Amino acid sequence: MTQRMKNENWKRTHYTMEITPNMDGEEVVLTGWIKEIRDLGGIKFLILRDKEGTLQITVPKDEVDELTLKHAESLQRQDCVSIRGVVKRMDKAPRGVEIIPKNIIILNTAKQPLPLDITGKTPADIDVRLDARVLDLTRDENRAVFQIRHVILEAIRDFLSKNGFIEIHTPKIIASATEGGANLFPVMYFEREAFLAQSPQLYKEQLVIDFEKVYEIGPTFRAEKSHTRRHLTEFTSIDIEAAFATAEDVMEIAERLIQHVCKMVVEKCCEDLKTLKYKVEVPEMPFKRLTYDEVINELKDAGIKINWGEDIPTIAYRTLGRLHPYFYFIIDWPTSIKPFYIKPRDDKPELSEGFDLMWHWIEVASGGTRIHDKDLLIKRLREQNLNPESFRFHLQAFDYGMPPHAGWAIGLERLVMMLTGVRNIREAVLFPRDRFRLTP
RNA sequence: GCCCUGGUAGUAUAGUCCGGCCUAGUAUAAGCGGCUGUCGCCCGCUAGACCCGGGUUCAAAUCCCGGCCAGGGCGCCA
Repeated sequence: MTQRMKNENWKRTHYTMEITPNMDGEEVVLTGWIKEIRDLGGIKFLILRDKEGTLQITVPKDEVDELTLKHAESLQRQDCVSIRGVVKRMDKAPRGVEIIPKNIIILNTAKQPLPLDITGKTPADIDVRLDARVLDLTRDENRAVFQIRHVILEAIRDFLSKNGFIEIHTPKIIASATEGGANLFPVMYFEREAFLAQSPQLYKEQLVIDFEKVYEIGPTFRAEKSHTRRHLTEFTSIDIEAAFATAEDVMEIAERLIQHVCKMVVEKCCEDLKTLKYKVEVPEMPFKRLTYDEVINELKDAGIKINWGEDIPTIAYRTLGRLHPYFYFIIDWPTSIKPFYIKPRDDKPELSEGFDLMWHWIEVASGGTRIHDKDLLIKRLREQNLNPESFRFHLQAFDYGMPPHAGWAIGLERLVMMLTGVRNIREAVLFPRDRFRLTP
């Protein structure tokens, strides 16, 4: 045996979940972390966790050698170990199988007491949990959220790719505001001031000239002082843009995508959903389409008065969410409350071809047909008190055959909330950034 | 930018309204000891806290003021 091999005698042969009762008698090496310890005196049970699951390590104290016993006795929660041992079929053990250790290598120890209870018997506050996020994520229900998030992203990429979209990445350091407004984070870019991108909007629109159908999944930054369970200052936006498409075309893509994502999560994340005690329903298509006018009338009947042309306040959305559970679109928004790039309707310019996709009372996506006529775009910029000169590079694209196009953006973390049942958006991000949190 | 609520051991809480019975209770985690089939194991023991500063009062965890920190909501948005 070479020195190198000797040093690697901790290397695993199996994951915990690969160990089955019919491997009785086989010698295996497992690596992971000590999740629980139950010492009954003459016998000690250790629960080993790895990325796949858990397995019981049973230490009958008069049957293991002195050194192994010494190591077993010193173990504490969250210690990192490699355990060589023999598989034993045992009906009384979880999953009918356990490991009798022959050798325990302590790869690293954990400082006690831990800053939060990893068993979940005494649940910690979100603030304490996020301060010790790595430890917090050792809990199955917290990791399950990110297993599902992974499947969501996989499903989105799969769906969009199969539908002819190409994944792009646009700059996150930008020279000026993409949509106006003051809610950008300034950064020093050498001797100049720059900003963190609040949206890939302008870039993705320009790129439809070259690629026709593009999508981006990437970080976006909003310097909004929101302090709610559904806002972050850094979140992941799923953006699409398609040439020769209208709002209705991209709404169909959105509902088909949502349905596909729900299906994949239901199919692939059965265990994780069980861990989270949450049920995902695959929505029926097509989703309801409510016009802005219908919405304000419904709200009027419910006792909430909204003047035509006003935006819909949160309280009204909560009421609307009760009237229309699950997914629905709101269409035909007044042009005046939509961003400058949203196309006004040809027949009624006071209405726009913008839409929002709602889930209960939460806005999940917004999008619409875009203006592809340069003069109209400049007119709309001026109407929203934006300076066309600041948009020079964007407007330039409209000189080179900008096709009619449409697109939308979905907030990934809100989608994760929907498909995991977590009630705080911070639970849907590994290391969330909000108005007050910049660490870890 | 505005509004509301809170801060008690490593964690989570009781006590705060109506100051004295708090020498601050409980659970869990931690340390020590015991227990051979646990699976939120069990039992005993030990140690551990009133966010900071000021004020009121005979007396403050409790009331008041300021600060810091945290949670939630509004507006805005995904």
